[in-house]
Amino acid sequence: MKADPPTDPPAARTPPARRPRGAVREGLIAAGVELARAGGPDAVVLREATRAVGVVPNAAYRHFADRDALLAAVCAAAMRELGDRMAAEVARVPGAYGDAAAASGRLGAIGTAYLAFAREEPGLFATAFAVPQQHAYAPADEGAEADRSPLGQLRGALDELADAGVLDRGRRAGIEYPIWSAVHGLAVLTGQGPLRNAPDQDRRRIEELTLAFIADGLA
Amino acid sequence: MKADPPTDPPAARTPPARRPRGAVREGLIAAGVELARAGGPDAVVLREATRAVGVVPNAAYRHFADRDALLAAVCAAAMRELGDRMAAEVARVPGAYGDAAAASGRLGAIGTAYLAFAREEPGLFATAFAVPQQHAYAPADEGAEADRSPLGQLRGALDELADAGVLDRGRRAGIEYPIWSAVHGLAVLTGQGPLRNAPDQDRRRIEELTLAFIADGLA
DNA sequence: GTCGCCCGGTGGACGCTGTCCACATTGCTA
DNA sequence: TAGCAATGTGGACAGCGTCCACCGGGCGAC
Repeated sequence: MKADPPTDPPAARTPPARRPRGAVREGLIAAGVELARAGGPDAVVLREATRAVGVVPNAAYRHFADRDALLAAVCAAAMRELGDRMAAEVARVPGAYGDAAAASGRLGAIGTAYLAFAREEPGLFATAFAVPQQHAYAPADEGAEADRSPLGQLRGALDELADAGVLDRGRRAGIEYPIWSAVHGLAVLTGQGPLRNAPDQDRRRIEELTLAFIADGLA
Repeated sequence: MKADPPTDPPAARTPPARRPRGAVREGLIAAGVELARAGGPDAVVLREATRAVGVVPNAAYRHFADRDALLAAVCAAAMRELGDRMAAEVARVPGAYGDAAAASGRLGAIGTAYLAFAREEPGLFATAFAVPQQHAYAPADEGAEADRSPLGQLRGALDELADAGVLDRGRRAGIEYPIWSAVHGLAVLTGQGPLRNAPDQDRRRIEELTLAFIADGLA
């Protein structure tokens, strides 16, 4: 039907600029992370990410099943960044493993880093916990030795606290969940929730109250 | 230019079916609530709400500045529903004001109702706390006598607990925030967060641990 | 009682999004 | 070296939020 004009060379299409293997995938995730940083999970727009990478929208579908799959990867990256921040803060606390003061300091560092991340990177924080219902990344390596996940690090700090004798062994079991809940709830309520517009002074006081409440629960 | 065919009566447009005053606005909010119930804040789609009301999409702009304004109204309604559920559950606890056991029971009812709402209405729960950055509804009537907001009710229960002598007066100030944080964090983590896929048994145990942790902090 | 305004509806359009299909080209592999 | 999978392109579609122009009817001012 459609007679190709012979004057049109078949290679008229733009030559696809070949990139090193996996570069587009990594680039899409990186671009998505920046979008999430600026505007939370809803700002992770597939077409915008492909634009940042310099590729046509459909190219994304060679690397992700759909937008939610990309978002899941971005969420995982955000969660990793949170874990890294916490690990870095914990590493700054001096003192040998098992020293009571150091152990307490490390637990505090974990909570502080968590809250600082939520405050300084609200978009990434929200994204880290906004994993789409499908595509949930596997928490398979939970038993891994060096667990850099927030929960893993919290568990490590509590184990040390128990080893140091600060935390009663009988109270250790499962206590990471109330603590995590309290810190996470605090971060959410003051970050994106109803308390988000509270003046800084009030927010700080609420933070102190909550951390003191947790410390009380460990004594 | 365009010669109007004289056979076309000028009243060819469909006669706008007039509705009672404010009906469309209320209908849009109600439709939005149902959408939110089924799919969370992202599911509150303006066009879909107008469809449910039986009106053209643009009609929504006579009642709301934009989609976010509609969403804000839906969020407020969701928050009200949460408050109503809590109040209903609290009202079921027998015992006069100031009775120690009754006061403890009422605080427990508040927490339980909060968690039950998050579990049974995940969409509405998420929506209640997803108020868009602009259009934040005014928390102006905070000092109102009958404060049915979740925080207001929590404060009431804690005041009663203090009046009943169960809670040290010295520890009363600001303790609503750690408690709210813990319960809210628990609801979020087990509802939409990383703990959402935990088996029911584990979830229940985590819930018990957290509530016990809070109870400990009051003793 | 009539006029005029504005409230609240309609129709149509635009740009943006996610997603699907068909096709082209490259580079590894058999 | 032939072929095939991987990975890019172009074009299209429906649905979304939003803007503009129009318009009819109810209500208050005169």
